[in-house]
Amino acid sequence: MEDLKVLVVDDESRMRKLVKDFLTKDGYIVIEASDGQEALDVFYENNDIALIILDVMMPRRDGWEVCREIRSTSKVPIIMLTAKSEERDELLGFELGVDEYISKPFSPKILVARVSAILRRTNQVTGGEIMEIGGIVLNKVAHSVQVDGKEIELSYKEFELLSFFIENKGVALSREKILNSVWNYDYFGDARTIDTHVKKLRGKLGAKGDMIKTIWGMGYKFEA
Amino acid sequence: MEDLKVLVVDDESRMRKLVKDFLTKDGYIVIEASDGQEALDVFYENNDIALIILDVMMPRRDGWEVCREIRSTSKVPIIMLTAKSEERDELLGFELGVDEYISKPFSPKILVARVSAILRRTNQVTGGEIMEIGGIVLNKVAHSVQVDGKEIELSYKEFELLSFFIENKGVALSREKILNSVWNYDYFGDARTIDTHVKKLRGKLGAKGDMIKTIWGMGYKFEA
DNA sequence: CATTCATATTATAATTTTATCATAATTTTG
DNA sequence: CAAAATTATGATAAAATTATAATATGAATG
Repeated sequence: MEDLKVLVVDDESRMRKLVKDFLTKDGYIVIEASDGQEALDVFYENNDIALIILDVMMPRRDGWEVCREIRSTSKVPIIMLTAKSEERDELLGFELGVDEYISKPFSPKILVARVSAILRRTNQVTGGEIMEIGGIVLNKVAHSVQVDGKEIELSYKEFELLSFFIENKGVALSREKILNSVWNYDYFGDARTIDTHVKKLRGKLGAKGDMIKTIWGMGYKFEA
Repeated sequence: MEDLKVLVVDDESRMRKLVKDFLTKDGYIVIEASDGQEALDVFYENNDIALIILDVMMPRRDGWEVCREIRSTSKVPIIMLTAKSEERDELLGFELGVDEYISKPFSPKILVARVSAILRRTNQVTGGEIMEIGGIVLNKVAHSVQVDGKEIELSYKEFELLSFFIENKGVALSREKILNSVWNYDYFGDARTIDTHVKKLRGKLGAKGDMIKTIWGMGYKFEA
């Protein structure tokens, strides 16, 4: 779970070494690439890169190109390094799905802090899986649920169901969809069983029970 | 579902207004607070703040304090605004769980871009199939409809009918066509039933109800 | 092996939606 | 303008769907 891999892409070996040293000290595993093409190759070879630090100016394929390419298949966090902080570039970056934007010269400490912050945020680090919405705190690892700070007891299925609802908050879910996700896809029982579970869940959630809305003729929806 | 609330906290009203204007233009709902204490109050009153923009220097309680306090109960994204980019501050910020760190003076465009980026990242945005026309926002994924920002309740058929109308805006639709699309093709009931649904739909749409025009001797047409 | 608990099933009650119909209002046409 | 055709409206009946409660099943536990 720890020992996350960070891919550092820069054509200057001095810069790669600098970043690598700091990240390694912080417990990350650093993989290097010296240009855009190599970056893509390395990224697709390893399927467990947790984050990419990408220099904009590079031979062969520049940072934007690499970013666009990767974004077409992956949501891996990307930090862009740029020489001068040009607003135009930065805006372009956000459109491309860059997560962070750091201009040179930067403090290595800041860089490491941002890397940690992003990984924490994207729940790649341990302990992560905690979801909160409207006073309901759901901890997937601990398999526990709190409502307004008070722990409530849910059965396995109830927990799964609530997780699914919260993960898909705001989305109208048909019974079929719910069955296929919360139950096994090969479950051929009665979809009415969902109703029963929803009822129990609503009951246990108390006043917050009506965050689970009924969508008539369609299914259910969880909403804050 | 859309219309995310952003809480802007700054003691300078000029700054709040600046940020508010830009965010509002981008479709966000902005709530203001002029100091740390007020920020906490507002945050706990509303349970659906999607993101907080926090100035560091403030009377009563400063940004760090507010951040720490909120982080003890919530994972809501926080963007910190600071006068000068001091590395020490920034590091402290990341430890406290700040998501983003922007130093003044900043470009409002960048600010908005970062807000969008964070919300996209934290999956607060729907992204899905949203249609908008003349103040009516129809979200197929959420199965919800808003009229001038206010949610209205539609039954299943009403929703289907409105979707069909909007998808075919500007097109004159015969009852037969409507029946075949919104109802099952094998429905052999009375076409007059459409009239009833149109009537109800118009009622629920309020003043915007007359976007559904009657085409005499032919059917209906939806028009902005 | 009995007990307990979670889950599934079933039946019934309650609710909501949808369709139908009669009548009123409106528009078109001659 | 009057008659005919069409649509709007409102009330009611029918149908569909969901909520609820009670019961059955089955797996886990001691």
